[in-house]
Amino acid sequence: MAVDPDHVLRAAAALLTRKSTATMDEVAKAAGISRATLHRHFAGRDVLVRALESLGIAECEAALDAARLDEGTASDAVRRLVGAIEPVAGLLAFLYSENQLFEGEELNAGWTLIDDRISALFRRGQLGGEFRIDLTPAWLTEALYGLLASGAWMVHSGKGAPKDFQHMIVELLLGGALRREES
Amino acid sequence: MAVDPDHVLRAAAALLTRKSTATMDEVAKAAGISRATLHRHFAGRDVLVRALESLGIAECEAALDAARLDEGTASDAVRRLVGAIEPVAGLLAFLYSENQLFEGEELNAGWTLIDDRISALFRRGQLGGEFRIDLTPAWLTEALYGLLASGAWMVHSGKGAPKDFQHMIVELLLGGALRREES
DNA sequence: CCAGAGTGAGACATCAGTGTCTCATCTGGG
DNA sequence: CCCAGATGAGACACTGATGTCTCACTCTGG
Repeated sequence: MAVDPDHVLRAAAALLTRKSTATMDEVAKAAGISRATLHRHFAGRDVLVRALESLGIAECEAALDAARLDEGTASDAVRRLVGAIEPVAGLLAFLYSENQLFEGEELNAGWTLIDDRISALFRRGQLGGEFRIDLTPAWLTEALYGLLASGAWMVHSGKGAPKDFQHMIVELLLGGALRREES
Repeated sequence: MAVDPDHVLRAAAALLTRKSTATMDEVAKAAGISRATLHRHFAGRDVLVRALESLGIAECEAALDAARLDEGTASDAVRRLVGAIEPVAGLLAFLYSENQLFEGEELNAGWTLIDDRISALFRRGQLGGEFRIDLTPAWLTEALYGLLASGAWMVHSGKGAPKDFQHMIVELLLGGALRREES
C-alpha cells in the first residue's frame, strides 16, 4: 500500500514535538513504516525537517487566515489567533529550536511573511489606539512566540490544562500581570 | 599552568549559549585548552552540562538574592529581577532546551527552588492586590521564562538592543499590550 | 638543579546515527 | 492470473563525536 507522505509528516511532527532528538528509526516507527521507506520519501533528516518547516509555515498561515486578523478589534483578532495557532504551538517550538542550527543557511522566507502579518496586527492595534505604542510590533510578535512556547510547555508538562491555553496567553499578552483598577 | 575550571565553565557557557550543538572540541578551543584537558576536568558532555546547570542555578539564585524580592512593591521586585537575571538569560535558554533531553532522569532540585521563589513573588503581588488573581503564579513564572528567552533571542539576533531588554520584558509582563486609559 | 604535576598533541578504538543496497514479500491494476 | 511497483527487513559501510591512552613538553616548588 502506498504511504501517505502527509500522514508520515504529521506523525513525525507529533513525535519530534515531544522528543526533538528522535532518531530516524524512531520517526519511522512512529509513522508505522520502515526506515527504508521513510528514507525513500524524505532522503535525510534535514529534508524531513525542511518538510516539517513547510508544514509548520502552512499551518501557521492557515491559522492566520482562520483568525481573520483584519476583522474586529485587534484584541479579538489576537484572541482568535492564539486559539487558532494552539495546535501548531508544539511544532512551532520544535522548529524554533531547530532553526538555531541553521545558523549560516538562509531561513525559509515563509517565517518572515508570518512575522509581518502578526506585526501588522499589532501595528493596527497601535494605530487604532488600542495597544500601547512604547512596545514595538516586532517585540510583541516575538513575545507572542515566547508565550506560545511557554504555554505549550505548561500543557505538555501537565502543569496546565489545555483549555486554559488560550486564556492564559491572551490575558497575559494583552492585559499583563498588573491588576486593573477600571472595570 | 593549572586550568581554572570556572573559567572553562564560563567559556563553555558563552559558546553553548550561541551554538547549543558545539562539539567538545569546540568547547575546548573556546576555553583555550586541549580536548584532553577539558576531559580531565569534565569527563563527558553530560558532566559538563550538569556543571553548567549548577552554574546557571547558582547565578539565578544570586540574581534572586540581588533583586531582593521581598522588598518594596512586587512590580519593582519584578523589575529588579529581570534586570539582574538578564546576563544569565542566554545560559538559561540553553539549559531550558537541554533539560528536555533529560526526560526520564530527575531534574535538578535547584530549579524547583527558583520556581518557588519567583512564584512566591507573584503570589505576594496578588495578595497585596497589586497583580490580578486570575493568572496563576505558576503561569506567570513560566511566562517570565518565555519572555526572557524571547528577549534574549531578540538581542542575540540583533533585532533588539540590549538596553531595551529589561524594559521590554517588564513592561509586557506587567502591563500587557493594551493601552491604559488611566495615568 | 631536579622531580613531579599538569598540559598539549595526537593516535586509536568505540559507538550511534545515517545513507545505501539487496532481496523477499505484498498489493493492486490490467 | 500475472506483473510492475512499493514496502519491510536486514546487512553493510561511512561519518562524526566521543572516551581513552601514550608521549613529550613546560612549568613550579623543594
